[in-house]
Amino acid sequence: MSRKILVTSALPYANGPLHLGHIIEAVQTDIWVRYQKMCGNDCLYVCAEDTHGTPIMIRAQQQGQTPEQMIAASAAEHRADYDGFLIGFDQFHSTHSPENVKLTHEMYARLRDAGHIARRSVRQAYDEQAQMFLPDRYVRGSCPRCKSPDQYGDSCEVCGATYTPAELIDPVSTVSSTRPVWRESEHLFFKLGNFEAMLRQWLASGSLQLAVQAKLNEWFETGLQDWDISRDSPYFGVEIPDAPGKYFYVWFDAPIGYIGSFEALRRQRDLNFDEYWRSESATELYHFIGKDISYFHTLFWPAVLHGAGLRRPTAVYVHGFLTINGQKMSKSRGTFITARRYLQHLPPEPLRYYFAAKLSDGIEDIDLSLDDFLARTNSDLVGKLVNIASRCAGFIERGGGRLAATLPDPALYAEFVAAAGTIGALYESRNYSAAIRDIMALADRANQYVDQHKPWKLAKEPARAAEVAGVATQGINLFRVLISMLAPVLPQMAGHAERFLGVPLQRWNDIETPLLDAPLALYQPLATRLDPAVVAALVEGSDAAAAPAAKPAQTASLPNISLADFQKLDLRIARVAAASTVAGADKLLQLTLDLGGEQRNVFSGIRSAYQPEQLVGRLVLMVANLEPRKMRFGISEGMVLCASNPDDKTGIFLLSPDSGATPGMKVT
RNA sequence: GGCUAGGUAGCUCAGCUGGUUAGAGCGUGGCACUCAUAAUGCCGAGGUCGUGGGUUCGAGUCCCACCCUAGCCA
Repeated sequence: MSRKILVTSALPYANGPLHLGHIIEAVQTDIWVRYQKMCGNDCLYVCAEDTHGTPIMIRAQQQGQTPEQMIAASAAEHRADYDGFLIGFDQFHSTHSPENVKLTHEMYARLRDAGHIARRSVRQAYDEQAQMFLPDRYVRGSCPRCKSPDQYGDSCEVCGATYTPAELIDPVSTVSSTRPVWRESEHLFFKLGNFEAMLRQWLASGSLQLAVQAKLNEWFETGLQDWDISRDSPYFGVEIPDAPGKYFYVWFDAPIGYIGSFEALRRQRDLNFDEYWRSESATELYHFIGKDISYFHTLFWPAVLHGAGLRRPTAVYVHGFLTINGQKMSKSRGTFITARRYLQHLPPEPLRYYFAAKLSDGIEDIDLSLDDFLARTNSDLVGKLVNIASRCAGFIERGGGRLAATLPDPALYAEFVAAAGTIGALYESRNYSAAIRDIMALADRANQYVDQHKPWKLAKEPARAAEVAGVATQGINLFRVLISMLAPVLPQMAGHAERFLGVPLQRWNDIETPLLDAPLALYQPLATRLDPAVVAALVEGSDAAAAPAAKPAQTASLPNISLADFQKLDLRIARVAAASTVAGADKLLQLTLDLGGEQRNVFSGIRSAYQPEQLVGRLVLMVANLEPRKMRFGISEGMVLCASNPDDKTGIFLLSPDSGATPGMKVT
């Protein structure tokens, strides 16, 4: 029976770029979701931009833009980065959305009506010049205990003392550099203590990892305190309906963003809200988060949901932090690697694989050791996994391009298929590292199998061609099982393997039937080795240092592509056999291109730069396998390559090969 | 400071409720092979399991203390 599941990753905050710490969480979640989908479960994955709060407001001011502009730009960047890492959200929304405002209002009203909201006055630092109340972090001064200067208003980084901004010696507002005054203001509180019994019971239901449970117990012992959920104007956020001039604290409406994102998806797909969110819902709900925000997700969030008459999470899955070469990510050390920076250097899948190889169901920190990353991905992915397909493909191709009709060693195949059961369970329980270990052990066995049967020796005896085909077919089938099991981790490579194998790899159970007596496409490399110099460049010089040199958006570079991606392009040299203007199209020229035996009709938008007669006879570069496109004037069967600036105003320049090239030559 | 997690071969990590010679991958040394992106296969070297005590017939595995690392303290 298919399960109904809703999954979330933590919402990225709109005041900075994504770094690899965000990515490891998204990858962990995405792998889990892809596995669920492969199993045929009805699994939805939602996320959203977290957009409210003082830091956003202040940063927007500093940048001379509105918060709305800033969060829109940030969301676009975040989405591009997630896309670059192949994160397959069903919905990526925003907490600054009508859905979220409405839900926040509704949930607040329910909590208030049920008696879970209290009001009382709070004394807080106030910046008279900026005319705003100051969060603790925006007041700095000397630590009251150890006297260290320039410490945050909540705790001292030198001696670790915690205190309130009022206790600081010589406090200063970081907004205006003036000395804050102390003002009273009425705040709204969520009475968390009302939910202690419920939370204890929820905790006992096994929804949390042991380490998180232990932490929660600690919090219970300290006592659950009321949670301040309001902030005074000016604040960028959701205004509180019955408290004019006051706004919900960002952490109140942020998790509601999970529901808001779902709500946006619900409208597109006509889903049933109650089925997912009503209090007795049987739908599974999982939140993947980092351990730093477990407090919000294991105490406040279940309590808020419950208090508002909605269901609680089935489980909250907490992971540890990412370190780089054993050290905390740090801008000064150059180990603060943004998602963008990574993608400018390397393809996403090796990192997805490496993260998978290290992730478990625990909350320990995960180290990205760059040397290990390089060795591991090159050896596992290229040396072992892809090698199986690569070494077997040639035998099939030389034997006619078709897989044999039977497997010589069905028992071995059955072992691989049987392993998919335990490996699936490891994905389900987020023990990806164990899953990867098992898969790679199988990859070793597949290579051993080929090695033992030595098809290259058999191939020397024409009479044994059937045996050769058998061994290669066995190898290809073992590879198919492996890449299918890795599809949640390596969706792109799985896609390429689908083309090679000629069958989809979308369902976990499809591998139960071996692939026999079927045509195999020409093998093309599924992965290439990483260059040590490129990997090392990830940390040489921080992003901060690189930023000033960055060019304007005009030449913003795209994420790296793999060699395999590039090789999908069929670039050819072509001779312009004929060229003419197109009636009714003042930008187009119609070209007849000679590919050395084959002629293609291509429409090209270069009329502003070239006269037809200039072109006849010259050589150009063309994309020969571009999907034919039907235009008003006919069908365009390719594209010629030109250089230009984005606006075309500085000219369009056709590319041509050095002399000696002839029509039909492949460009690589 | 309090709490939590972790400290196992050069590197990254497994080691379930304590039980014979502590495991894997990578790297490294040797051999073989040449189908495969110098890929693959076989053999080997490498560890006083953070330190010091203790419990036990027997402890990476339990207890205590200490050292180191990371995180949390709303």
